[in-house]
Amino acid sequence: MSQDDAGVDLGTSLGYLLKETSSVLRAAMEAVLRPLGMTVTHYSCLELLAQRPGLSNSELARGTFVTRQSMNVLLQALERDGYVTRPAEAPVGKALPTRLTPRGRRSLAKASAAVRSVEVRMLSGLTEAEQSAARTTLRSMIRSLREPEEEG
Amino acid sequence: MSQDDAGVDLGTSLGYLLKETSSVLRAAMEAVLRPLGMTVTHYSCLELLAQRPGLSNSELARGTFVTRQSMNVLLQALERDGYVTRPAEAPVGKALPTRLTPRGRRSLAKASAAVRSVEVRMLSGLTEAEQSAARTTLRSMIRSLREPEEEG
DNA sequence: TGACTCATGTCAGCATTCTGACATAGCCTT
DNA sequence: AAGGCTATGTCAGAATGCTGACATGAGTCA
Repeated sequence: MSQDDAGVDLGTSLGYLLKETSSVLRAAMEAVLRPLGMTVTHYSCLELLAQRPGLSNSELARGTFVTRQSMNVLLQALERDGYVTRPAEAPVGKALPTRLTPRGRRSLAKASAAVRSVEVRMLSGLTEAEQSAARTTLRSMIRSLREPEEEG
Repeated sequence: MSQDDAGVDLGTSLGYLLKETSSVLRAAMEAVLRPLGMTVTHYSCLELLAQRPGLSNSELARGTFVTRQSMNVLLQALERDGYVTRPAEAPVGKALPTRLTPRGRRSLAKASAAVRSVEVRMLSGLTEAEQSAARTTLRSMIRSLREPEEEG
């Protein structure tokens, strides 16, 4: 009675469904990472560094969707515990390239396998075509949300 | 070199893409709700109450993906500011049915229109069929993640 | 009837993240 | 060469959400 007026029907809203999926996925990841003593942001940071070594604090923050201040706190802890290393001085500019240590790599290996199992479970009922379509759809949503009015 | 070993390729991972989409959507919602003096959880609570009046604290918490403790804090603020009302005593059990006040309804109307515009923008590049397929896919993911092993 | 289990509301303390602010390094324009 | 602009790293304080804990009410089962 109000969906066409001003309300947002939560039962069919893709935004709501997106939030729900993200919430359930996060809970599932936390469940498998907890036994390894790792949080989701913790893991995301290591995974990002494995694939793109030398990322700076700010770049890691953008890649894990937190502020650079939060990432800074995390990186200091990871460095203190020997999972990553950063040079004392920046080779260029102010950005400090971060790299995994052997210990960080070992820790990531276990976490990555656990997270992969969660993703496999999440996709278990979907065909390759459906997964590919989902990727295209999500990328379209991101693109539309990032552009205020026009689209190029 | 490691995607098939233990790594999760963030460039194609649906989980990562899901998190990114959710993050961008949340930022867009915050941007339009901030001028109205409302947070996303604040809005979600009111929207939920508009569609399903009489929800309890715990039910609202589940519907907005926060703990019942967090929702309790929010509800106390909303009640104090006159957006919702709760009976002093529970009609049955301990659950207190919450309802929007006229003021809450007015406040929601503006917020709902703003959020709807964000969702419209998000879906602007998608056909109805693509949106429907996305809903089906997301629901499948949620279902798979919630069931430990079997699926019925 | 009484014990057990479960869900709820609520309080207190803790953890994590964010906002605000500042100094510095590189780039671009003049 | 100098000024302005942007990005970065970092510190401090505030806000938000979560975990732990407790008491209460309802349903279940012996």
